[in-house]
Amino acid sequence: MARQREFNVDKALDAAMQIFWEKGFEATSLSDLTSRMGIQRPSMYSAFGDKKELFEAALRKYTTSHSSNIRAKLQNRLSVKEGFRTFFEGIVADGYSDINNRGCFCINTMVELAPHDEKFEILTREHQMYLSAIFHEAIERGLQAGELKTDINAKALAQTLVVSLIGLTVMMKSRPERTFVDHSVEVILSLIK
Amino acid sequence: MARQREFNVDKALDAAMQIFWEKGFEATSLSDLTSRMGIQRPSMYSAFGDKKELFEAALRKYTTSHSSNIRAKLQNRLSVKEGFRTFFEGIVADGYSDINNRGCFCINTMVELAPHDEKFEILTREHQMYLSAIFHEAIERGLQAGELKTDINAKALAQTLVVSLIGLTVMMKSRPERTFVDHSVEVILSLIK
DNA sequence: GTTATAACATACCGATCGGTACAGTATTAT
DNA sequence: ATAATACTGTACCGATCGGTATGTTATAAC
Repeated sequence: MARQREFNVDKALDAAMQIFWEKGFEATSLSDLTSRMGIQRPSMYSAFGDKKELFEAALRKYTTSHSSNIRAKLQNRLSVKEGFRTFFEGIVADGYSDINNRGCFCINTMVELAPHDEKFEILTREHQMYLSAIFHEAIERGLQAGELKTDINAKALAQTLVVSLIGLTVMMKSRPERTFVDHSVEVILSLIK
Repeated sequence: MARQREFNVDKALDAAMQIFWEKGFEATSLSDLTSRMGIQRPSMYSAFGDKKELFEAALRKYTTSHSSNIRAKLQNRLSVKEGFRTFFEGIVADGYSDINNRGCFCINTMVELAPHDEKFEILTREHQMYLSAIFHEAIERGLQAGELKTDINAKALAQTLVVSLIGLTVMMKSRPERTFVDHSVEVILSLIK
């Protein structure tokens, strides 16, 4: 009954996600957004609401995709241990290769917005809980297959791995020497036995 | 030969540190700063330079104080293990009690500025290296006193504890359930044996 | 007391911020 | 064809941004 949208909403949201991920909420301006999304302001406002709503939509898109990526990475391995090793070593490799050093969008948001906005406190917490559940699941799989025989409670181990993942991801932002993070990864992985 | 300063530079810097710590670099305005520092803009500019130089001075003040606090906390204990336990449990307790949830100023800066400003990449990295050295020192003390007999390389263990500390501090920003972090702390501390 | 100097307070700068009013245009139901 | 509707582009809004010019005031050297 009216004119149809000329841009692809999902592609525009993806572009917004990229720039918010790279620069954070405050440092990203509406001009940054509209130029990268390839649309005008009124289009952005009508499709997504204000800047914060757009940010939230971008973060939700990120966490959804991030979760399923991690689940896939841990499931595609025959060995659970090997899955975790490849995953953690990938975090380090990505940290050195990404010029923009974006890290994890959710972790960035946890630091920038969670303390000042309850919505993002909840959203980021729930994502970490979800990652913990994915890790827990992988560990249980290893236990039932007889690959793992840890004396540590599986759930506690999963939670510790989430904490370690956060620490490693944030540490990469300062581009530490390789040995530092390589050693850390080895010690963290040694928990999984 | 000229008029003397009416404000205390160190107190003003401390006030700047508090607000940068709480709100970050971008979200803190010059009006926020001058009102909290109790001085006018030209005084701020003449004493500290521009906003970023003030931020850097505030961060340096923080890291210096932070390092010596941590060293003191780890040294004031008879047992090295107990020192680490008290320290990590304190991080959790502080995370729940601090209404503003400021976390660690250096970690916040690592996330917000290190990827876009080499000066802060270096500054934050060096602080983490320094913390690692403090941890390493404590571990060596435990080893030489016969309290610790870890099979893990002492330096690697220290580095892992820094990564864990970062992860825990950031995790607290999302105010997770107590069991989550309590379990994590237990597993982390179990590395120190 | 005079003069040089630097900190003080006010008031302002251009630029940019997030957000929107409005006019023009394309699409669909009638 | 016409009317209703919703998207597009331009141009603008007041507010605030980081930063500074300027005139006044206090101090120290002489």
